[in-house]
Amino acid sequence: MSPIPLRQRRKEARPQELLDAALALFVEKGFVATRSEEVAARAGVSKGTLYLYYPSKEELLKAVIRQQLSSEIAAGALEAERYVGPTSTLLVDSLSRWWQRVFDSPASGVFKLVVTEVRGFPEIAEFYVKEVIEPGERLIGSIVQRGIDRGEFRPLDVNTVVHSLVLPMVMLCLHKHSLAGCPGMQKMHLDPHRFMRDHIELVLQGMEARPAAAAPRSAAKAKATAK
Amino acid sequence: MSPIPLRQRRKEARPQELLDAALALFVEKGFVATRSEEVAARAGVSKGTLYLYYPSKEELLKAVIRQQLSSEIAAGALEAERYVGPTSTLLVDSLSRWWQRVFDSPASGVFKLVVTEVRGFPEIAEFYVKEVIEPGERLIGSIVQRGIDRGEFRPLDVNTVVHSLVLPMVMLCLHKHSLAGCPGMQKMHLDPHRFMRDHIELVLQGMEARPAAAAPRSAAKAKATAK
Amino acid sequence: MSPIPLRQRRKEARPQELLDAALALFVEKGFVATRSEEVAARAGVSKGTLYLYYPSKEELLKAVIRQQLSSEIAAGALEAERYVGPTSTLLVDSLSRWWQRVFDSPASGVFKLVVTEVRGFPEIAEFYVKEVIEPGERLIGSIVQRGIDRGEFRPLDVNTVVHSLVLPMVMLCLHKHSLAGCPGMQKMHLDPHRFMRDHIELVLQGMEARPAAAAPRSAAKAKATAK
Amino acid sequence: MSPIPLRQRRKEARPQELLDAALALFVEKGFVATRSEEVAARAGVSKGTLYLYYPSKEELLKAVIRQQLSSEIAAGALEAERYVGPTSTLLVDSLSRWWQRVFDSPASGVFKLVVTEVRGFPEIAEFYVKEVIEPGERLIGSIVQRGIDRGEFRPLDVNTVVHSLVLPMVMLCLHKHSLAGCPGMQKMHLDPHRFMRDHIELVLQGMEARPAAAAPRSAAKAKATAK
DNA sequence: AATGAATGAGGGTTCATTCAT
DNA sequence: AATGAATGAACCCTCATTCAT
Repeated sequence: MSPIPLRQRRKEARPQELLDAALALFVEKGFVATRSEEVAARAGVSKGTLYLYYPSKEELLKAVIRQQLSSEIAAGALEAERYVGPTSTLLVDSLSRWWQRVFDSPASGVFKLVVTEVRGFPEIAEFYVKEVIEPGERLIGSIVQRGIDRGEFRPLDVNTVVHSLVLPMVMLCLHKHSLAGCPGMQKMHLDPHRFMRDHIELVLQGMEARPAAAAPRSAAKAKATAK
Repeated sequence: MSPIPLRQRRKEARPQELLDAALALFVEKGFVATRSEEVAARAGVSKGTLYLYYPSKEELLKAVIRQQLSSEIAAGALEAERYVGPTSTLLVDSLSRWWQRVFDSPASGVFKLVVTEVRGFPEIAEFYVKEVIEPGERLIGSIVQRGIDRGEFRPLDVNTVVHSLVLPMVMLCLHKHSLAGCPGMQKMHLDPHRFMRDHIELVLQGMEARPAAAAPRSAAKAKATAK
Repeated sequence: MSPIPLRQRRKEARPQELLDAALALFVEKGFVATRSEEVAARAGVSKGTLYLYYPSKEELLKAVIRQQLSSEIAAGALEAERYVGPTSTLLVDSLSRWWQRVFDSPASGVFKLVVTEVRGFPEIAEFYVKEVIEPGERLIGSIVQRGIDRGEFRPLDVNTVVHSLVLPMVMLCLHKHSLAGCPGMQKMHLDPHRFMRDHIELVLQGMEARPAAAAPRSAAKAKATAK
Repeated sequence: MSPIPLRQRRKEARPQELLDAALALFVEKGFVATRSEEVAARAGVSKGTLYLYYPSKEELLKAVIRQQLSSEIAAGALEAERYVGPTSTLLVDSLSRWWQRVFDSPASGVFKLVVTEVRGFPEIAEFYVKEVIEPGERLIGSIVQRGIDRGEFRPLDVNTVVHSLVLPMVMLCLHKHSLAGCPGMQKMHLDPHRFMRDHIELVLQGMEARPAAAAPRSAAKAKATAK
């Protein structure tokens, strides 16, 4: 029935199996603390086999990050183009969809991996900035700009808004794989999906174009300026 | 004037010098990748001396985190008490002051340390939750609650607001010690202090009690519910 | 014309191709430092095939040495028999012909191989002594003896003369595959073939039967005895 | 009594102990086949200690060769200068003294080490040529030249003579550490010291200035030229 | 017969920790 | 108290050998 021999099929599946195993372990225990043999074992192969596919542990790390970023980011080319509804909806949709895909998947671990390991791999930093941060900022930024252009949002600094929206999301991914991953910490009283909805809405409220900016805002400004 | 001999003074300063050195190195290179001899060297002592003060590298890590948490980060026991002005000002003040103290100091590194290393030390996780997260949430939460009670803020979920405010701050600390710490990444176009001001103001706007701001919000909700 | 299919011919040539590849690599990089896969690759087959012909790397080494010793080096069963001319000519001829065959061929490498690897394989040592050293010494020794018997040479210790003649030849083979094989050492100012001619002639001069040559010899002897 | 603490004394002796152990093992088993732990064990220390003194096995090898060559060669700066006796005696003396020092000492092993390992370390080749071959050739060569200049020797090619004299000596060193080092090979019927005396004398005879070069020589020449 | 994917023992090197000085 | 030489467990990686295809 199957014309492809088993050996062959395994060989093609190996790289992905190894990447999956490596991602999980690197995120859980850290790159340095993970033994290459553990990665191999989790992928169901022996130590030596790992090195048939990746020439070193470092290259494996890079491959893990590259692959996750590529697959996630490629999927981020949203259909923001010819969308016609209100921008707030577009923003909520875009962020929600991305959040759905990322948070509950192993992909959320890459953020921890990057935060944890980039200092040792400047090339990863460059790659990450080029492949994730910049496209992501451009995408969300363009939506925000659209809202401003159409008079739906106040004329805010786009860069600020993008980060106000996105940083908590990233932070939640990190949290998931650090504190929330500790034994005895399950009770964490913050449902990520609910929080994201509420957070986005809160920021959207703050962006809304309105007749008059009232007291609280000037108070904040006064304070900041007084400095 | 000083009757205490230099040797004596050095001796008493040792633990702190070791903790400082350890914090810097653990944050920069990671706990596992830092050699205990490096820590000793940076503190100006020899390998052996380190073990006179801390029985193991792990204990040193715990001491580093404990000390930083106790001293800087949790030092938010603010004078929020008998304050009488507008809540937004109180909130801006509290967060700004904490931010000033933490971001530019080595204390900002502890966040990275915790994210990076807690998985291996559940006791640190517990300690961190009790000493930092809970007091911090209580403090900011109580201020937010005060705003709601006094009708200055909309009746929002306090927990959400606290996280919307705080998570980007923590994320910025992590960023400082990961991507932003990489060579060739200095141009990162986000001034942390300016961003924090703008971010807080943006969220405050979203919290503001106002007559009508129905449209965007219901749009978002409609979408979310439609799912 | 050739009724034997290519596959068949290749198959029969395999052992020789493998031995050639192994000899070259063992001589160049040493036995331990040569990977069996390299040998296979150089012979144009895969790793697995090598093991179809030789049960282990060690056996391959032994086969390499055995084959070379049998075929080239020990092929000195010269036609020294019914020769009638002057012994010096016979000696020069015999040594020159052997030198021609050995030095410029891969066979010269076996000397390096033996020097380098015998310690680990006493059986090879025994084989080498029986197949190469003893026949070689017997052959050259018998020629020298003939010269002495016929009054052409002084009555010298045959064993000494044989080694005086032969050791530099072997040493030059070793040199070819060690120092002279290094990059940037090509300029080595010693033409092996010219040296051999001159060397043999020099020694022959020393062997020549002559009326009186007392002075230098007795000086040397005196000194050595004085010790 | 001893003001130097034991630790200190050991520390200063270590490098030499390690070099001695390494020389012996590298010569006996080859560089690659020697485990660094074996070297350490033979020097009476643990694996880790070896790396306190030499950063890698390769550097250890280089140090071994460098040290042996330096110490032996430095001692070769003979008092050939204002010597007044017959050149043959000078030559016999120089070579004999060098031979005494080298053959029976571990230094003889360096020749095997160089032959065996240079291909992998071109820098060693360069070093060896500069520090051993060239000074050695210059030294022996200058003595031979003196003999020719003073009419004691025939006008021979100095380079040839030097190699005719020296190559068998080196080859004997190699032999000592290869074939002769094999179990069951003790009967080797060649006493190195006696052979050297006889060999030098034989060559000296061939170098001697004499009225007429007789038949054998022209026979050899005729043959060689006939080619 | 031939292949090359897979294995796992083995060896170089690092580094937390100890302890004689 | 302070030092730093010494240790040896641990880990990355290689490669001879096997065996399913």
